[in-house]
Amino acid sequence: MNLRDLRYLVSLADKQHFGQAAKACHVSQPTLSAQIRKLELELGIVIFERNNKSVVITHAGSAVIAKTRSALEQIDQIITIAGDYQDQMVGDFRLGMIPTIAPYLIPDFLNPLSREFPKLDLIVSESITAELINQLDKHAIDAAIIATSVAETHLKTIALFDEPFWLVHPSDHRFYHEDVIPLGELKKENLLLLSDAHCLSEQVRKLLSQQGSSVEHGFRATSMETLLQLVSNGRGCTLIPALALSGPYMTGMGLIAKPIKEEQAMRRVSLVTRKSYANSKSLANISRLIKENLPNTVRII
Amino acid sequence: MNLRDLRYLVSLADKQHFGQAAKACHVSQPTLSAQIRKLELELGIVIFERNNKSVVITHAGSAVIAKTRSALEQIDQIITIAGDYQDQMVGDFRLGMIPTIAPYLIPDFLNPLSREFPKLDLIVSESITAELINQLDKHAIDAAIIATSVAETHLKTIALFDEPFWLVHPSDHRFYHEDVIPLGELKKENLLLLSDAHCLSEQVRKLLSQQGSSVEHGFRATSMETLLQLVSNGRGCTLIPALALSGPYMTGMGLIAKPIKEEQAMRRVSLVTRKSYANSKSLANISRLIKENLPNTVRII
DNA sequence: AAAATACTATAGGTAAAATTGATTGTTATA
DNA sequence: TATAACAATCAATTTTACCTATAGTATTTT
Repeated sequence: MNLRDLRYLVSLADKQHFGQAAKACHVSQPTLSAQIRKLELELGIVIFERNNKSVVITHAGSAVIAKTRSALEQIDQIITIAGDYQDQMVGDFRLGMIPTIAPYLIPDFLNPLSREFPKLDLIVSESITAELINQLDKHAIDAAIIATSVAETHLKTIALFDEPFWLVHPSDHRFYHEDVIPLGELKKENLLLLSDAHCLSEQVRKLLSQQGSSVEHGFRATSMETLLQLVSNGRGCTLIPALALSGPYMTGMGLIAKPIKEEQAMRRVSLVTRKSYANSKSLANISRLIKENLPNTVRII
Repeated sequence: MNLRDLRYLVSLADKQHFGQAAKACHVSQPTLSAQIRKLELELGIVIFERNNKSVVITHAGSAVIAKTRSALEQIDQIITIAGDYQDQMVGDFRLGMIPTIAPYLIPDFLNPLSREFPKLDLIVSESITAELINQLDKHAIDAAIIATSVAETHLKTIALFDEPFWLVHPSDHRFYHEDVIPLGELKKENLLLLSDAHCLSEQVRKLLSQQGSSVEHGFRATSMETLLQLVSNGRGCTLIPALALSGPYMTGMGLIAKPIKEEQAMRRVSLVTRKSYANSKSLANISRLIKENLPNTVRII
C-alpha cells in the first residue's frame, strides 16, 4: 500500500469523478485510474462502482474510506509535529555546567537568551566534569560547559573563552600593596584549594608545579563560598577563576583580588557536546550569547 | 512520504540498530539508512542521533515516532476492514421485487438463503418496476426481480425463469369442466385486471391483443388479493402468474385455476442489476437459490 | 602499533513502479 | 449522425527503492 494511493482514494471519494480527482491530486486521469484499481486489487474489494456516467462508493468502500481519512489525518499530524520541531530554538535545552562556572556564568547570559529565544527552555544542571561527560554519554544533557579538554572521541569541543586566575587574599596580607602577583610569590603562601573532585584544584596545582612549587595537602573546601570564607578568616590565600570575581562572596568579606602576572595562569572554558548532536543552531546561539555577555576579565575566543 | 519509510522508522526506533532494523524489514542496511535519511530530510528534523556506536532517538524523533505508530495502526486497520468485506456473502443485500412476485417468491428461497449464507442480510423491498429501476439508479437497492425487459443500457439482466399465466375462475363457471383453457375462449369472458401501475396488467392485455381480443377498461384492483376476491364474488375471471397459485388467497375462496393452452402465455422473470455492480458472487448465489427452490409450475432458465 | 571488528554512510547500477500523452470504447446528448 | 464526456488501456518515460560493494570511523584485540 502507498500513501499516495490513499490520497487518490480520498480525493476520488470526495469528487466522485476520476478526472476532477486526478486534477486535485496533480496527476493525470490514467494514473489515478490505475492506482485506484491497484488499490482495490490489493485490498481485495471494490471501492467504487463506476461507469462512464457515475462513480459511486460501495459499502465496503465507505468503510475503507472512513478509516483511510483518519489514517491520513494521523499522517498529516506527523508532518505538523515535525514542523513544530523544525525551529531548533524551541523546546528544552539541557545544559550541564561545572560548579566553579555555573553560578557566575548563568546570570550573564540567561536573560539575553530567554529574551532572544523565548521558546527555548534552558535546563541547567550543575555537576563535576566526569559526571557531565557521563550525562552527555547517556543523552541526559545536550551540552556541557567545562574547563578541561576531553579525550572522548565522540565528543566535540567549542572553545568559549580563556579565564585567568586571580589571587585572593585577606586585606591584612603582605600582598596588600602589590598590583600584580607573580606565580613565584605563591610558593611562600599557604594556598587553599577546593576538593579534588573539582577540576579547579587540579588546574591550580598544575599551574604551581610548573613554577616548581606545590600545594600542601591541607584542608580542601567543597565550595568556593567555603574557600573564600577560609581566606577571609586569615587561613591563607587562594586562586579563583575570573568569573568568580563578580560573585556575591567577594564583596563585604574584606577580600582583595589581584591579577596574576603570568599570561598562562588561566583555564580554557568550552562548550562540549556529542559529535552526533543534531541541534547545531542551539549550540551556535548559546555559545554566541555566552560570549556576548562575558565580563572583560576573560578573553573571548 | 511513504508508508514503507514509516515502517523503517518504527523498526529502527524499536531496534536502535540499523542492521537489525533492516533485517526486520527485510531490506539491506544501506537501504534503511538511505530511507531514514530521506525521511529526516523531508520532515526537516533529525530523528536519530547516531554514530557507529549507538542510535538514540531525539526529542523531535520520539514525538514523530509516537504519532507514526498510531498512524500505522490506522493504516493496518484499513487492511483489516477491507478483509472483513472480502467475503462477498456478508453484510446487507438489498433486493427489490415487484408486488406480483414478492409474496410468492420470498417464502421459497429466504430460508435456504439464510441457511447457506447466515451472514448475508437480505433486505427486501416491494415496488413497481419503474420505482425499482429508479432505486437501482440511485444505488438504493443492489438488485431487483422484475418481469419486464429493461431498456436501460447501464443495467444488466439475469433471466431466472418463465412464469406461465393461469386462468382463475369461480367454481360455478362454465370453464368448470375444462382442463386447459385456450386464450381465444377468454374473449367472451369479463377479464378482471390489476391497476396499470402493475406490469402484470399490461402483460395480460398484450397477450390478449395478440389473440385479437381486448380487455374492457373496467374496475382495476390494486392488489392480487382484491383481484381474487372479485373473481370469488363472481365478477369475472382473471389471469394470475403461476407462483401466485400457491399463495394464501387461492385456497378457501372457491377459486379454480386452470392452465392456459398456449405456450407463450407466460412472462419472463429476471434479476436486474447495474452493469457496474461489484458483488457478482451474491448475484450468482441468490439467482441460484431462487432457481433451486421454485415450484414446478414455472420453467427455470 | 597493527589488525580485526562493528558500526553507519556513500556510490553506482538495476529492476520495479508510477506517471504521462495518446488512444480506445462506451454511453449520453445535440 | 456527430459530438461530448468519461473511464480504461497502451506504450514509452521517469522516478525511486533496492542491492552489492566499499568507504569511513571508533573500538577492541593481537
